[in-house]
Amino acid sequence: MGNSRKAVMGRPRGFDIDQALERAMRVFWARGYEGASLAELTGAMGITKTSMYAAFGNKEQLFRKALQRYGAGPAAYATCALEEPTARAVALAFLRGAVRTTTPPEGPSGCLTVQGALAAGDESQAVHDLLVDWRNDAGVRLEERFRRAVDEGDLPRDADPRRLARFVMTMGFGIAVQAANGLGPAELDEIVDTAMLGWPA
Amino acid sequence: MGNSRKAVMGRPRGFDIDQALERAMRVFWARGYEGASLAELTGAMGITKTSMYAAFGNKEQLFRKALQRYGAGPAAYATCALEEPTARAVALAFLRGAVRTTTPPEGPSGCLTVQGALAAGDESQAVHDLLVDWRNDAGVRLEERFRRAVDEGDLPRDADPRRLARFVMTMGFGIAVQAANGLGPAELDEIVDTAMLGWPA
DNA sequence: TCACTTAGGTACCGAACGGTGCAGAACGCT
DNA sequence: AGCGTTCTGCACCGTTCGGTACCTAAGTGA
Repeated sequence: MGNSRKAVMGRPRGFDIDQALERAMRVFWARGYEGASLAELTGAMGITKTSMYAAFGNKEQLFRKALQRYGAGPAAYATCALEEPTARAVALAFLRGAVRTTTPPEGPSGCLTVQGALAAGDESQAVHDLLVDWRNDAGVRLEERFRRAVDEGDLPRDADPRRLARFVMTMGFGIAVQAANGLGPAELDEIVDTAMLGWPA
Repeated sequence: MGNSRKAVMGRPRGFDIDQALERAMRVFWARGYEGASLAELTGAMGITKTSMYAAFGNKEQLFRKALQRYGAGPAAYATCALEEPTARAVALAFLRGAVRTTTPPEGPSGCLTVQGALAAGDESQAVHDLLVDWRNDAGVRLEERFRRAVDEGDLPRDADPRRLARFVMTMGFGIAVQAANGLGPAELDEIVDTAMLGWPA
């Protein structure tokens, strides 16, 4: 023991683990957690089930990794938007980002965190709960940003940060469903404009 | 032939078909189409698989009947709202109805038509498409109602009925997701109030 | 009573599900 | 070369999936 050698031992992995995860993410995105079978996942990843289990553990952990990648990639807009200078700009950037991500020129429509496991059987309860937390966290971060905006005088003093955050999140979820329904980015951007009409001065 | 006798022949059905359908609807509502297994469905319906197949055909047709019942029952608000006198009242009634239906005091949270099959495997493509049509139809009916409102001078002449209808539908979908996320009717009603702030005079 | 019709229960079907055991293949190290 | 280690491919595990064959139960009509 005590040997901290990091040299790679044994047979090297025969596939690009990052690319495989990216492809798995897209399958989960399109099919949801339960709708994505191991056969389809590994087929898209270009590896066998054995390799997948060796590299990721099991289906649920593969999903968790894919969700992590989704948050850092396609859904990064949710975090980036928080850096906008005003609350209005934050909300607008958040919703425009949601539109862009849910209607990619190629790839699945909608939002992984919404269609992943809105409703599911017993066995995927853990994944369902994970996604509930994920969505709620996004709302909390938005709420904190709006609270700061009130403190900074950027939002009127009587504005309710939690309420505004929930409103924006609701629009975001609705956009995800509309995107899955077939609406394109232009139509969704119009909806965003309509939603912003009532934004506090 | 020609015998139009309606007398019931053979062994009478041993269960209330209406009640069984109601219970199946609730299981689909909570679990989604794929997440609801025949075992859970028939268990909740209080009948065996054989009886279910004899009475409803198969799982997909059971879902179609359940969806029909959902539209006539819990989701009747979507049609009733159209009868309100003004466009604003229609939108408000629609969204309040969505809040009430997606947060029942007992029974599953969320909306059957949203969590039914947002994302799914190949085999339930037909159900997925059915729900896409269902949701789009609701939007079209709302759009027609708002178009009438413009004609009647109830909405400003430069208002875009389609855009408004899509906005309201988006809010409705978002509310369904928020309800599934655990938000209660009071919080959702606040969100509705916020959404209505930008409604055209 | 007896044929006819329909519903219910059991036991089963083939397929697909997520997940593994195992033998060999491919590497670094000595 | 030989060893330890890790990855891969095949075959297979038990379970659950939606769906059905078949026999019996329970009614009507004659």
